[in-house]
Amino acid sequence: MKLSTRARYGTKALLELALHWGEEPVLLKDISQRQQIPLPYLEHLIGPLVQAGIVKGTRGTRGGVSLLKSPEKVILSEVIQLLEGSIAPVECVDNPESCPRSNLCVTHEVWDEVKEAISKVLESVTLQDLVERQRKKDNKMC
Amino acid sequence: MKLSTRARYGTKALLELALHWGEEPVLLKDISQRQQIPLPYLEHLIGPLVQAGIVKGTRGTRGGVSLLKSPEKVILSEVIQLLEGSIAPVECVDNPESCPRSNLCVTHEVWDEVKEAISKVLESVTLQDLVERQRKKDNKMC
DNA sequence: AGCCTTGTTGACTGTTCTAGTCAACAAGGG
DNA sequence: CCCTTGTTGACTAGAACAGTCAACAAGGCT
Repeated sequence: MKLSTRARYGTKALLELALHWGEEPVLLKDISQRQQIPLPYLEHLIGPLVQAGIVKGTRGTRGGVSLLKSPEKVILSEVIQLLEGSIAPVECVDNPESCPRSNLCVTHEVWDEVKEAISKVLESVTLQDLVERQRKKDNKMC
Repeated sequence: MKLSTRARYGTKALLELALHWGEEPVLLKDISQRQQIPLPYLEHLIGPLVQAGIVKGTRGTRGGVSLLKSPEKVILSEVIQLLEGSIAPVECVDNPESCPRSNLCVTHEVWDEVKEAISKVLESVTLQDLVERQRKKDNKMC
């Protein structure tokens, strides 16, 4: 039941971008350093995010990566699903056909409830929420 | 975020035992067949359950495996944790020390909420609940 | 034009984890 | 004494994942 580092790194990277929303593009190198993500690994996480229209990359000098959608429009569940695949704890929650006994199987119901619980949390959090929490935390430390 | 087959097989096996609570021990072979679990694999799942005092094995002719605790006393979260390890979606939710930035890290909070949500579901379900759901389902089909 | 910077993409590798198997052993019944 | 059944440990095959390397594309600067 562990989240992959793809998902963790990905959210951290997006948070970093959200903190600079509206400003100049952020260098991958900087994200990599600030969030402790291996640069070549980070590069591969950006790809899917660009294709999903969440992020935009600009090349060349003064280039970098910036958020395309506004932070409050980026839901965490979307990000996770994008980087990690389905959120369902077992295969047959998504495709009941994959398990011929799924209609007889009671455990199935529980796994489905688990999925719903996870979804509910992740769907309630946007990048904007993370930014606000971050700012609040930073203030406390002053 | 997938549940391991250990956890899935384990719950199915325990459900099978709960259905025969108070009766003769159930053969591993039978569980294996009814729940589609490879016998030699199932054997390894029983070990931890015995040690945790949830299940008792009796050898020899007319032997088998039976539930030691009554079904309503066996909480699903306990089983999962036993077979799969911690339920936390990321390491640092359990040991914040493992991540030196955990006090700065906002994503941490979200993963913690996810964990809580999962726990809440799994802690609310006992083997007895599964048995009842199963019986209800079986009746509908008559 | 030519060079430098930065993102993009694909191929590749090492490691870890998981599912699953094989085989030896322990204990109880007939 | 043999047969049944659970118990345990060593082992293997395969997949998934994290991470690296290297070639390429595109835009800015002089």
